[in-house]
Amino acid sequence: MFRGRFEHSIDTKGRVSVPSKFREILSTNFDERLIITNFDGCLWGYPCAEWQKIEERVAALPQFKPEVKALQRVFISAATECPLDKTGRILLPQTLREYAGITKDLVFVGMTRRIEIWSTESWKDVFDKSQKDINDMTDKLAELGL
Amino acid sequence: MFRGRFEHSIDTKGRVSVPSKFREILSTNFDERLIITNFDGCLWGYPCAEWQKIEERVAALPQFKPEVKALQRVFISAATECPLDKTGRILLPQTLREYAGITKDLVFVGMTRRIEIWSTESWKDVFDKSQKDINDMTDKLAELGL
DNA sequence: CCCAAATAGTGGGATAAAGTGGCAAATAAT
DNA sequence: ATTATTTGCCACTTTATCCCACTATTTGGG
Repeated sequence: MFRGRFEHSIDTKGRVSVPSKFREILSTNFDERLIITNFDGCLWGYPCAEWQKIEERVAALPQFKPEVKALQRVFISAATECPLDKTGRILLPQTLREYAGITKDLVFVGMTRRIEIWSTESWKDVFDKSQKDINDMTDKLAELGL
Repeated sequence: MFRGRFEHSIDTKGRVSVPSKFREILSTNFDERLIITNFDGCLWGYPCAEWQKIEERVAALPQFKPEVKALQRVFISAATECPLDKTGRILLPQTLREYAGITKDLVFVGMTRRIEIWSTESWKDVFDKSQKDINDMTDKLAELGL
């Protein structure tokens, strides 16, 4: 599954290499496509097959509930299929780049069943904040059995 | 299980020998791979099989909970598979070295089911601090049954 | 107790792979 | 038909991986 953090940079056309470790996982377990969407100030990427499951689960929810509509408008609607080219790169659409504040340097973050893509600056902030959060939330984590 | 402390040093390429005592444990009980991640200003190393259990437990938690995301982003995402080469060395990825402030000298610390890797400087500080903490927290330790 | 052999840890060089930037062809738009 | 944008391809640079050599410490035997 997706592990590790990798700092890459996009070129002037908005293309970026997917880390080879991630590509390997895609080619052996899935196909050469990533679904990219936006959330939490960064981009979330899924193998195509995994994304379809999520999409279906959300589609099965009551369509008039505010929280369902909100999730669909933010999380589901942005999903973009990004095929890998021969050199292992994907093209990040401009809207997604803007959302995540990605101009040059970015970080690929392995999140087991999915990946996150952050601008390097945002990543630093989130990382520091998350680290503090974990130390503040040891009780909650203990409740989850950790 | 993992016991003892060992001072080693990394070379210019970021490679470091795993203490032979640790290697022995890996080869008899597990395989020749370590999963290295980051926490508390140092690196945490697990046998591959042990790590997978942790990873799966966290992956099974609700992915939109803030405390789960924080844990994933800091602790889970950094996990890197580091296979041992023929001479018993691992390559520490640059991101992890930077996190732990490791430039040359480091300490392998046996933590029974896992290992820790500290830069020698940080280790000194943490060791002293931990010694104080133990004395300040005797009540809490008693609560835990010690 | 000393010497030889084996093992552990460190360093360097050659080869391979990954990531990045730029060019050119192809497609789409005006 | 010309311009602009996208897509695929190639080449360069950096990083990782493999292989071999050297030193220091440990282990075992005489």
